[in-house]
Amino acid sequence: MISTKARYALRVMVDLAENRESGYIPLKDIAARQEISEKYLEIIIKTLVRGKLLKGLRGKGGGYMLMRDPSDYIVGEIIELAEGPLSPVACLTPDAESCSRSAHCVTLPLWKKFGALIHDFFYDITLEDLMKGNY
Amino acid sequence: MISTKARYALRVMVDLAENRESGYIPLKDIAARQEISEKYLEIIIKTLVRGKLLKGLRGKGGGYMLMRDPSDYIVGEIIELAEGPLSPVACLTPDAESCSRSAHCVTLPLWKKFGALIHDFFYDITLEDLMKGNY
DNA sequence: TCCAATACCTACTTAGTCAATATGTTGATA
DNA sequence: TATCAACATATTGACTAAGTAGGTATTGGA
Repeated sequence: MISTKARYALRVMVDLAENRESGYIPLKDIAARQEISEKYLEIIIKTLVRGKLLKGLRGKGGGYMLMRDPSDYIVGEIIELAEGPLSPVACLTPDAESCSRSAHCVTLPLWKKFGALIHDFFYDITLEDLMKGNY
Repeated sequence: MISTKARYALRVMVDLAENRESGYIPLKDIAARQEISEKYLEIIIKTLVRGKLLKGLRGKGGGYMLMRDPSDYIVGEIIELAEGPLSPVACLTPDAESCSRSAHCVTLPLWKKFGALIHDFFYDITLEDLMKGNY
């Protein structure tokens, strides 16, 4: 299940894309528009800044701004940055410990196909697509 | 993320399907073959019995048995019984409280499409398909 | 030069869930 | 009547999601 972190992150990115003509946007404004607690939003935005998706500027007149064109952000990349890998099961996370049953596990191929489906879905949509509903 | 409950449930169903010529299969046997704790497996199997996917027989010579042909079980049905609705986000669970933003939420259509994708994937595969890798 | 706006930082809380265990009770069979 | 096995209820420990609290550093403007 996609958590609030990823969902809010996506909404923040769309919000900044929509207001990208207005220069730096303070967190307070985003929080108000998106009806998200400022303090919680700080946590989410922090990871977006550290992941180089956003640029932050301190002080008066500061705020946040996209670093690229909306068409250059992949939705899957935003989600995974905000809440970790999109793996559908624990056995398929990047740091999963190897399972002795994997060689003959009847269900593993199912999870692999499902994982591929999820990945392909989110990695084929850009932030611009999301804004315009092109998907 | 699909939890152990659903993953184990699927493995149990496949196990019973593969051994369906042997009459009632004791939980202990399934647990041993699948390397799952007996006590934990009890919890999972209990929901499968209550959901009428399995039939349990008590006493000596007892155990569990499928109630239908493997081709009559839908994988999605098993997963949802074991661990709840397959909704990708909280806003789309059956008992979600209505959200005031839903009418103009930019991301909601994305989650809806994703939810449909997940549903279609798992509801198009039967237990028999899973056993034979037909998917 | 100081104030207010703003990002940035560390820690904490609270409720809930996941995975599993413990300890029984009921029912069937030989 | 002993044994096997399902069925039932309660509890645990670790972890995470979601959110809060309080403080520090940086910037622009009056």
